[in-house]
Amino acid sequence: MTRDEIDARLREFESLCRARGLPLTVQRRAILTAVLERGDHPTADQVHAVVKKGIPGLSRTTVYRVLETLVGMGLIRQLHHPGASARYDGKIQRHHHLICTHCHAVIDVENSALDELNLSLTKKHGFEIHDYSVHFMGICAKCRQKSTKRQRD
Amino acid sequence: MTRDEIDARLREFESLCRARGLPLTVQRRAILTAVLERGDHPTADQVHAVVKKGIPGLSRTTVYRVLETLVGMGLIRQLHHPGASARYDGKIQRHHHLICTHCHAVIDVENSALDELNLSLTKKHGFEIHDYSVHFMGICAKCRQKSTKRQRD
DNA sequence: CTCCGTGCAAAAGGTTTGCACTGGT
DNA sequence: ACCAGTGCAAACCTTTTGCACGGAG
Repeated sequence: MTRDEIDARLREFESLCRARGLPLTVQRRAILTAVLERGDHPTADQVHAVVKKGIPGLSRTTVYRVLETLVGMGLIRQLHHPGASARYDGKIQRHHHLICTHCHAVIDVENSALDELNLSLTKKHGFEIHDYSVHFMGICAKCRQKSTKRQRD
Repeated sequence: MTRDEIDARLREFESLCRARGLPLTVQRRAILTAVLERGDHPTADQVHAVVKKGIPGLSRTTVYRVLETLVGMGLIRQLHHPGASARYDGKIQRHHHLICTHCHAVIDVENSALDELNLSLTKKHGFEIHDYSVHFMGICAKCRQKSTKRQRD
């Protein structure tokens, strides 16, 4: 994510705060910036570790609370898959994920062919669909190398 | 899932156990049966509650361990979405999920149009894809009714 | 000045682990 | 008989909550 995109998102965040009368704290701005700056999908704890460098007193609690707030504002997304703790994703436009079932890495996939699935087909359930994403489960390149070396049983 | 299908899966389970020299315990059979019998996606705790009726001494620990074993054998799947605990899915053929962001319900979607996504498009990542599924996020019918009544703010 | 946000500590789940015992093969 | 599975209790890790203080609007 470029500096400009991050700045744009920060401004969006500021106006959202003002619109809702929410205080614009250092912590909130730093935590949002941290998530946006990372191309990967950090856990709350990873965010905490990064932001703590700039704000030494920062507590884990605050990170959890701010991340929740940001998710509520629609500025970031929360992900969760088996065997790992929750992760946060600053990319909010439609995209998809490769999920390594070995190391739990999450890799973004952008593919316009996957972005136009026919949603009407699922309407019969009375479900109101806000968004969707495709999860690809498998083994990432790194783990593949390791396992061929080791000759997994 | 019909009785016959469940029986077939149980037999598959038995031969897998024999092939690997794993003991075929009452608990394992009961836990697998319980997951297969439910059309929904029970949590470990829900499985425990159900199976405990037949095996009063059953411990939660065993449920967790057996579910993990069954996932490892490829007989069931584990799911995990934000805000909820892990859930288990006896349906292993390709299918998709509607996930209610309000009540965390998970509803199966079977739709052949979604079952033939072009996987080659993601190969550039060096990722070995074993399977995929589409996650639709939104609000289920029940929660929609509730929120219109309540006029959510 | 008034609230909401923050930090700390403690609680609350959900899940995993160590150990002795039981049960399947 | 042997080895893996089970049950219990305690540990663990992530996430949430209660409360007093401090900073943003």
